[in-house]
Amino acid sequence: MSDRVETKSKRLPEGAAAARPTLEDVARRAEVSTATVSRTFSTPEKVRPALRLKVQKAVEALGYTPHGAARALASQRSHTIGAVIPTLDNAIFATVVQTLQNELFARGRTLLLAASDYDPARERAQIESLVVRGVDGLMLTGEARDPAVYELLARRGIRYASTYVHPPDSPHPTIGFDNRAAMHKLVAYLHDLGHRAFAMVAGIAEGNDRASERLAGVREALAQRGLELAPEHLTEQPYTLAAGRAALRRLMAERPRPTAMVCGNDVLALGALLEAAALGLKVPEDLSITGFDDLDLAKEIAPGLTTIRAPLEDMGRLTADYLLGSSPAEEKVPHIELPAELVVRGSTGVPA
Amino acid sequence: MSDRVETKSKRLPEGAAAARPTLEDVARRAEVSTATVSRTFSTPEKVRPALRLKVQKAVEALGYTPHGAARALASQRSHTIGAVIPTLDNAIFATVVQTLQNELFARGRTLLLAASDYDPARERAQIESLVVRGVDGLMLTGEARDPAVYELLARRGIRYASTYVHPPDSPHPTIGFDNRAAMHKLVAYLHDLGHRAFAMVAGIAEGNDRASERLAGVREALAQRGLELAPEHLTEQPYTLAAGRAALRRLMAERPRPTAMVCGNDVLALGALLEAAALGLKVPEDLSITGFDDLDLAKEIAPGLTTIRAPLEDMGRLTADYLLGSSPAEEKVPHIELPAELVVRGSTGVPA
DNA sequence: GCCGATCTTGTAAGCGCTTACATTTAAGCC
DNA sequence: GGCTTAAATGTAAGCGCTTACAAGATCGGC
Repeated sequence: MSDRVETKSKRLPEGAAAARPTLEDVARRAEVSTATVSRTFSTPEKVRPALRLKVQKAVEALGYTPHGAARALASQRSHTIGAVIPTLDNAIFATVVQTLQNELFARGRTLLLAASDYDPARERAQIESLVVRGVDGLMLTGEARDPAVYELLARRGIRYASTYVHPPDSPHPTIGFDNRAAMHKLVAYLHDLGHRAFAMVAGIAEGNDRASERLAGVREALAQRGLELAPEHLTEQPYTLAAGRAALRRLMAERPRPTAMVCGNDVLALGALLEAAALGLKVPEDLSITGFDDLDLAKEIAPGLTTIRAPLEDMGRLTADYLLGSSPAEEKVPHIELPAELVVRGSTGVPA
Repeated sequence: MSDRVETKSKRLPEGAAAARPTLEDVARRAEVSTATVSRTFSTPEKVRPALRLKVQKAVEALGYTPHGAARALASQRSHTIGAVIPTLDNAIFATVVQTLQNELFARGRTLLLAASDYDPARERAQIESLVVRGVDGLMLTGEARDPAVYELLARRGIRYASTYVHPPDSPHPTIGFDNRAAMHKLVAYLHDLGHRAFAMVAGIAEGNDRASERLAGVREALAQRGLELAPEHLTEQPYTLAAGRAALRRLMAERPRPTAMVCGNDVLALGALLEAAALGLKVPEDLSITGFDDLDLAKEIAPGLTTIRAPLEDMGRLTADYLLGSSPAEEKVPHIELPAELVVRGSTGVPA
């Protein structure tokens, strides 16, 4: 009683992966042309309600789902956006990517996500892979990368945005905040409190312009005040709790001790805070500690962590807007600066 | 001097998005057929070295990159694997996804990642979207979901695996650990220490079989020992620090007070630990607290958090292996159980 | 040096969809 | 009602690649 519904090259009565129905099957069943079925999906308002209904019925009866690759090939658009971030294991990327994804999803796009683990070579390979997959747009983290990558993107006409940064005069579209200025502000605040002996635990700068900008911000602010970072008071560390702990321990062995420890991000700062507690050091009396990112934990831990907060959701949203935007040809390259605000909590105070 | 290299429909001398080169352009330039070029990519050993070289030169000269959608359409394989996880904002998913991605990448596959934010409807929509995109395989989190989803997957012949769980006799392929048994073990350990008054802060169980299994494990272990969870000692909370804090505060207002607080995951437990410190409660003397997941912080915080650790990297690796595996037709549905071990630290002890 | 087996390469038919263009149908207007 | 004009469908040509299959080249073995 259902033997002649399908007209194509199938006979498998039931089981064994019955060939998936195609647009043509739907068209045949609904007694319309494939063009009409296609339009029912992409521009329903151009199809009379009566036909539209027939098509929808056929779609359901057959359990039809479109074939993304075929669609992408024919329309030359994949409805897919790529994003490459350094790591999944950090809430500040999670927040942005989650927002981005929600925005994309709401507009029928799919997110292809890759994590480079802070490795420039891997990042490049992943970008290339995403390009081959035909992403319509690409969210990048930071701006520092091989020019060849940007050439590829230009050649293929793929729209992209560098996020988490706001470099002064970049030729690339950027949506982010000024890491250097934020750190500058933080150091100014510490200086105002009376701190003169600074130490910094920076992130690994190679291929990470956020990390290097943050360090530059510290240096800049200190220089303006006639101070500088002693070599023994500067260290580059991966963003881990353990590195933060170790850095604090090492620093506390120095004489004279710094009174303020500026960390490249909250994870390092949290590690430092934990180690300080373990060592019986009083924060902020003995040492002020600062972070960057304002993770959830920053406000929950005792003492609360003084840090920098950027509007991550906005960044995700604006990136989605830009990447999906229609902007005719030669629109200006955007450089959207988002505010990064100083959040003062208990981990900083007047030096003893 | 470079005017007649291209033979197709292009003339734009330089700028303006010169149409990207196709396989055919490469073939023409290398003076071979498109088939040969295609083979040079997919089965180089079938092409004589001399030709292979010519092709490679042409590829470079033209800056050719393959067109993923066309390839997927012609070959009926997308070389793409999808993964749907509840949230990006949790290291336990980050670890698995990162491992999975590395494995896939090494084998030329791309990962499409979606986060459902613990919303079953959204999860379903995302799975469907990934299916439309033509993923060759799918990593799912947990097993609880609308049967229609599994039907779709079966109809389309897409291989999938439910991870983070190990249900007794599931019809689905699973790669994970036994949440219930792990919690059971934890409670047994607490009982052995002398605890009799238990409280639990579970995760939100709806659509989350990991959370409900963990709760079931607690109940099961208690029942075996003639105990049970008083209704006022059980609460379901989202996985946030704030919820953990609030739960502890509420619990400590109860009389009699529980002596052991079992949390659905480490985030809740960390929140509880923080609040205990804020309240001046001594852990573990006044209260033992346990988590689940063994986040980095669990061993760094003071006191260290007693928790459960699962081999996440293995899970990612095995999932990649399975999803990419060749398994001829009716191979047995795998049910891989990974060990989840109890990690005892300072947050648990003999009750006062 | 000839013949069949074995390798290489080329030819060309799709993969499932979108969309310009042609054609048909409905809608207005006097 | 007969005309023009606009709206709704259908026709069919690709999108860029893979891959049966056919054809040509190569190589031993005798």
